[in-house]
Amino acid sequence: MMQLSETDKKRFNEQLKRLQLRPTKQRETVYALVCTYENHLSADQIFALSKKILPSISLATVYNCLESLVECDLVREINFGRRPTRYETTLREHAHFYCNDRDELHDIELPKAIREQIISILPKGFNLETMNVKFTGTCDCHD
Amino acid sequence: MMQLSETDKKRFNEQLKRLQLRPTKQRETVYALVCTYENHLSADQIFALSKKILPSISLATVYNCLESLVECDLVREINFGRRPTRYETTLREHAHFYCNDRDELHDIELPKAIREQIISILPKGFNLETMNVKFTGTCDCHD
DNA sequence: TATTATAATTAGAATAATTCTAATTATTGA
DNA sequence: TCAATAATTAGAATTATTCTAATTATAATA
Repeated sequence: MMQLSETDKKRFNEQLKRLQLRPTKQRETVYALVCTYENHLSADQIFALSKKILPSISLATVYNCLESLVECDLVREINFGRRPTRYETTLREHAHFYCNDRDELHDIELPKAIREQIISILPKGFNLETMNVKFTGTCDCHD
Repeated sequence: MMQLSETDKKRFNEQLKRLQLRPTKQRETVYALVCTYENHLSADQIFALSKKILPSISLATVYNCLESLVECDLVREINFGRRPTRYETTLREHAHFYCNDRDELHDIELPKAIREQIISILPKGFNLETMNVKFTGTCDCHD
């Protein structure tokens, strides 16, 4: 069984309860995988990993779990072009760099001041829900 | 027949020639539609509109044309989540706001200074190709 | 201008990620 | 413990896009 840290587990229970969603073992496992693998897993990858822990889990359930985790703000979706959606915890705010060569996502720190500057360009009448900064290119990382 | 302005037509011919792509009437029509309709058309919408001009055009051709127009840097793809890809000319640089309520894209002016600040957050080893600022939310526009 | 080589278009089939459906199982509150 | 409700499951369906193979158009050359 995947292990959530104490604080993550607390967050998990609280956020689900807030929307009256049930803390099932499937949701907990999916959330634990998203927290554990920092490299932005796709639904497919989460499905493969979760089957090792809950052999009877289905892909639809993985999608359902991710949907409810997104709904209660534990998890965030990241899309680049039409590549499969990737998932990450909502704990840290940052920009993303997508490496075309290696089909990999990298977190890029986004200073709060710059973030606020960006948001300030929105004219009146636009009610912000999310803001994203995305880069694409190639990178020299070989981790 | 859709009409491209003199300058757009020039750009069209030059950019295609640069990559040794042929200036077919399908490509010209698709490009003219992307230039004319400033509201970020999808491939489907472009297909519907182009059929009025070239009744025998196929959806595959629209996709092919868009692909070559993107390749030669006349057209840019815009994706929000997993909604169908939208297309715009590469003439103007700006951020995008996606209105959840109305499934519509709005251009948001992005001052050059802020753009440069954003790009400056990229650490060494990341070779930039594209940078995008995307907002989602709702808006009061009723145009 | 006629010919040839190459590139583009076309219709329809295929693909891939995701969502839907309906039946079964688990969870919660009384 | 029981009933009500929510979540899970397998598999079918959907949707945007890409692929395939045949046909047609374009451009370079004789």
